[in-house]
Amino acid sequence: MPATIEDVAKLAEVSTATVSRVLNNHELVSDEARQRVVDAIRELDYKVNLSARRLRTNQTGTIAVVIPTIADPVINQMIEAIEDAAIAANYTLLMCSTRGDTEREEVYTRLLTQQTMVDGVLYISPRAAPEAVYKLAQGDVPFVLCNYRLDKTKTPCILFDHVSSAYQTTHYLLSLGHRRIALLNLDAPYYYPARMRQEGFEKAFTEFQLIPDPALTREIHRPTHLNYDWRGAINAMLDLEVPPTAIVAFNDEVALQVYAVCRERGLHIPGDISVTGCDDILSSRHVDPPLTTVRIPAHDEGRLAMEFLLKQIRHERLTYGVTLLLDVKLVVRGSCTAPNFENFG
Amino acid sequence: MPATIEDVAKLAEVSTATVSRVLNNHELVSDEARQRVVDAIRELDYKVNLSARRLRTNQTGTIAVVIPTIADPVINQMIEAIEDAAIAANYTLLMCSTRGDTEREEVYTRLLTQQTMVDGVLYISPRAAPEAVYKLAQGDVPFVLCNYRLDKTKTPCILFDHVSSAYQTTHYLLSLGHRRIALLNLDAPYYYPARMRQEGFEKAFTEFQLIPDPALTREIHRPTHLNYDWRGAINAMLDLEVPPTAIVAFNDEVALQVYAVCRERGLHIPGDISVTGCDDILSSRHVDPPLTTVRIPAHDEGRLAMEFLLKQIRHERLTYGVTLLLDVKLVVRGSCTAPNFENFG
DNA sequence: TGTTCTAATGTAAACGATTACAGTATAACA
DNA sequence: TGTTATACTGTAATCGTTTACATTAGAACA
Repeated sequence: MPATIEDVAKLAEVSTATVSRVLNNHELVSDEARQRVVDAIRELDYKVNLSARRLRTNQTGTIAVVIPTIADPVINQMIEAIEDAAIAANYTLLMCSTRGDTEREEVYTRLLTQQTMVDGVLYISPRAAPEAVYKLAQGDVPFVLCNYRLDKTKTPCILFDHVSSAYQTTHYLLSLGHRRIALLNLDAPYYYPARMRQEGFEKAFTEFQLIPDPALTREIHRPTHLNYDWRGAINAMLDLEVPPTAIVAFNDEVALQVYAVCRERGLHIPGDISVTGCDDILSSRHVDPPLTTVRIPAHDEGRLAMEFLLKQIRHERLTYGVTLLLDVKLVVRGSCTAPNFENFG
Repeated sequence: MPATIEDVAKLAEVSTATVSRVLNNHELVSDEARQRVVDAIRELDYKVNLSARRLRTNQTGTIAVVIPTIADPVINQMIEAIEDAAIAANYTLLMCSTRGDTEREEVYTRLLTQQTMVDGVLYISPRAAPEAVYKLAQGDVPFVLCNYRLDKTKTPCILFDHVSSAYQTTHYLLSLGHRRIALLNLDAPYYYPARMRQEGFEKAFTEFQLIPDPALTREIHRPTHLNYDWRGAINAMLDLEVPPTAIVAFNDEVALQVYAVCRERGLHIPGDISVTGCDDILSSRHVDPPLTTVRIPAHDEGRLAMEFLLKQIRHERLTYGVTLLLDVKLVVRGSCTAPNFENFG
């Protein structure tokens, strides 16, 4: 049987109250008593029983992070920032990855709404908000939503400005002289950032007083857990009678798939076709040619999300009901150039 | 104030014991009473208070997963398997990523050894076992170690057989006729699987009654959190007076860096130089040429680690003190061919 | 009718901390 | 010397469950 606070109290010849005061760094303990307690703790190898403390204080020191998948560089970055912030604030992280599975979402929602499971929930969900999100947002556990917007509620939301990301890449390509620009997107109604990208894409065209060719916008529908058929979409695009001279890819990984398909078809980037990505993952710098992409502040998003959550937990309500849009920045590298009109119609 | 079991008991006109029995699916409750309790729970939106339950039962339903980093495909796969197993067994996951930071290791060790923080710890540590590992292994929290071996203790360990992985790739290259084969490895004394690879590499040479040229073995030393200078090592290798005709890369990501460097230098794979990887990550299939690599059962390792841990938690001591070596399998694709002696001396 | 058995339920004691409140000793001061 | 303030310490209630044990009611049986 491990030692309890009572054992420590006995050995140190003080009351449990004094031991507790030492444990929690309260002021009013004499140096002499404190020393005896510290010695007794070491002697008995006493460890506080967290369940008892939690029951008494009604706090868990734990925060849940709900993510769609762990195998994603942007989410990885966010989690790193979240963990840093958690450690700094003396919190611990409960990991819940749903992998787009409704059943798992339900399981986790049920768990997280139990009393004293966690002090707060950080939900990263670029997908259309599932039931689970609404349930949690309305529950009494502090809650912050990332990568999705929940209007008409007081739920704090943080998003990357993907209207801007698509706008910037598209605008850049239009400036280079491209007109037949393809957009490789995810299912917009289903996937929130995809909707934003669509909007940014169109906005850039509008600014040039142009209208994008609908045949050049391709959406991948309701994928199950990262198994998208991008290659099919890319090939279909290049098979068009008048193929695009540039492709705005959903993100860097998709852009790299464009690279692969182009290589197979003997197309040269950027000579034959220009490509842009999004996210600025590590390898986008090292591919040939280096990928022109958009840098998103994943680390900041994680940090800020945690900040929001902690404020809620501490009842500093200042930031409540906020939607925060994070700036993104075009990174020009070598995957785009002016269109070569000899190649294509 | 949220409802307690007592509120439910009152509303259902039964005792708290009966409510508890319903909550925990005990047999001896009449259908009639059960129904009243269920109704009362719904009526009051009652949620069990986990801290109280944990205090009483002395169980947390939580398992800690300690990892060096979250941004690694193999670890991602393992975690997915671990989470699946955890959900199936009604456990929840506490995430602790150390990122090779000793201070963080200490923080987490201190946290995890507190009473009723977690029911068990799953430690994934390919690095030389830090103090933290020993402390936890000897503590009284059930413990399983992955990717490292702890001899002379009863700690269950699970590892990929990287002696075999290096052996298989090297043997394959030797069979193709290569003799100047380079090994791009991590710091062996420091990084356990690197030691195993070294051994497998040499074993293959021995079998061919050959001795590897020490100039062709390159170790990257004590990296801080994934910031390895592989490109430097690769270039140094290719700058040798008599460069290698084949490279056994530490893993697929390193192999892909070899691809990049070779492309820059105008070297053709496999014509000018053969390359092998390890881990069989997703993109190794889609690069050009497809990478010859070794498939490791990351998913199985995660599942088994969890199995070991649960057995310990349930005091089924059968598997205690086991070291498990998981088989790996060479996957031949297009990145290797017989050496071209016209190119190199 | 009395006895025994069984199923269902209730009573109350834990589990191990925190903390409001009460108490005590000493110092300071008049 | 008595009063009061100060600094420390202790007592005991409390958090919300689970569960060993006691109790009750009814059925079965002699």
